[in-house]
Amino acid sequence: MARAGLNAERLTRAGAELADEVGFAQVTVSALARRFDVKVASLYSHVQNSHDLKTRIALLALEELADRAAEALAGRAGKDALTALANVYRDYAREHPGRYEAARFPLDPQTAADSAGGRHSRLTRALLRGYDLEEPDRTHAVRLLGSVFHGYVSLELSGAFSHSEPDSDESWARTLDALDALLRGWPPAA
Amino acid sequence: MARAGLNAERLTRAGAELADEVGFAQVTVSALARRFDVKVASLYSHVQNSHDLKTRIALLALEELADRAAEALAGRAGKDALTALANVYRDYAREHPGRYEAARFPLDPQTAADSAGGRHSRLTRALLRGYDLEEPDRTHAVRLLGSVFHGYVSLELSGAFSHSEPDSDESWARTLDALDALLRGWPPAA
DNA sequence: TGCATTTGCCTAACACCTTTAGGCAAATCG
DNA sequence: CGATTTGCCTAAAGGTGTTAGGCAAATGCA
Repeated sequence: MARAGLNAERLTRAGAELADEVGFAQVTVSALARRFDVKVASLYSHVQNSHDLKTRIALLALEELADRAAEALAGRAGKDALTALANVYRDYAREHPGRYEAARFPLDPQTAADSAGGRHSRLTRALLRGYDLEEPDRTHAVRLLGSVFHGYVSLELSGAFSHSEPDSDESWARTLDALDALLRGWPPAA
Repeated sequence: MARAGLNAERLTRAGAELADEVGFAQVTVSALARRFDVKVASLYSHVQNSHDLKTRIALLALEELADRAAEALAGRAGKDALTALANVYRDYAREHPGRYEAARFPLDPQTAADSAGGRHSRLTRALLRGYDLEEPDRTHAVRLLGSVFHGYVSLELSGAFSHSEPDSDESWARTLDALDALLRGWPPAA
């Protein structure tokens, strides 16, 4: 019987594609086995279990996102950098909705520490070099930016902005204007 | 054989409690049947299927949230109102993490239209009465506020802010300061 | 090249979840 | 108080997750 040539990486990539097609929650060991025309049990030589598979997809998504973010920030500063980074998240979520969901998969502390998650916060922190913020305001701003990026993208993806005027693109542009203004004139504690 | 007195509402409430205990994704018809000490098939007289059950829990969460939001905004304006509304979402998510997840369950368009979702945007819009914004900026601001509230709360809930200084409470306070400042001096389009 | 070992996928089996069909007894109504 | 409705049950089928053990293809070594 010919071998299918499975391995953890191919399974992870196929799982990511499957996630983009049918949603991360619908990524299942069975569905993946069907995709490779292989029996379900065969996958268990390559991934420990369903949770392990999902973790691998999550890690893949986090790395792809961090790679894009790093590339987007290279050579940019100020609002230019802010826009570029923000669009990395938004575009990735629209191109790869399943992977974007996967990036939100809860990781156990050790796995999270070894993931590309740290790169994300370092990159956001780097973006703030273009603005005049000292600690701890810099950290507050990192958290605020992360919240807006994630919040906007995830609400938009769920369709929250798609059935009313004005167009979501416009709100996104004005949101970035607003964040830029906010970072340039970061208010003191009330 | 004594009857258990099941009905859709009791199942929905129990499902919401179960969600808070074990996570919305783990809410299952079987688990709910165990909780009522009843056979699984019995639940199918009261809810159509698993998806229907989850939808009902989602609608319950959306209503509870809207009720709290309405109460929080009554008699408040400006930053006072902003803080009150923001804390409604944050506190609800921390008290009822499973219900908060449920509120993000994707609803079909008709169900969404009939849900308390509309109240949420109307309430946020009402909050903006305390600031000087004309359309379409008011809508952009509604979307931005929704993004920050949801984004912050969901990142915090997933533990993103819990393993670093400063304390998340402090970032939350400064985030609200920042939003208030932003709304008071909303920048023109770049 | 030929044999031993490793590796990869398979069958079998069990557990749990979802859903439908049909039955009996409790509750309700005339 | 009998007829009807209602509520929970048993039974059964199909899907997913996971483990154990087997056979054959690939690989490594003499």
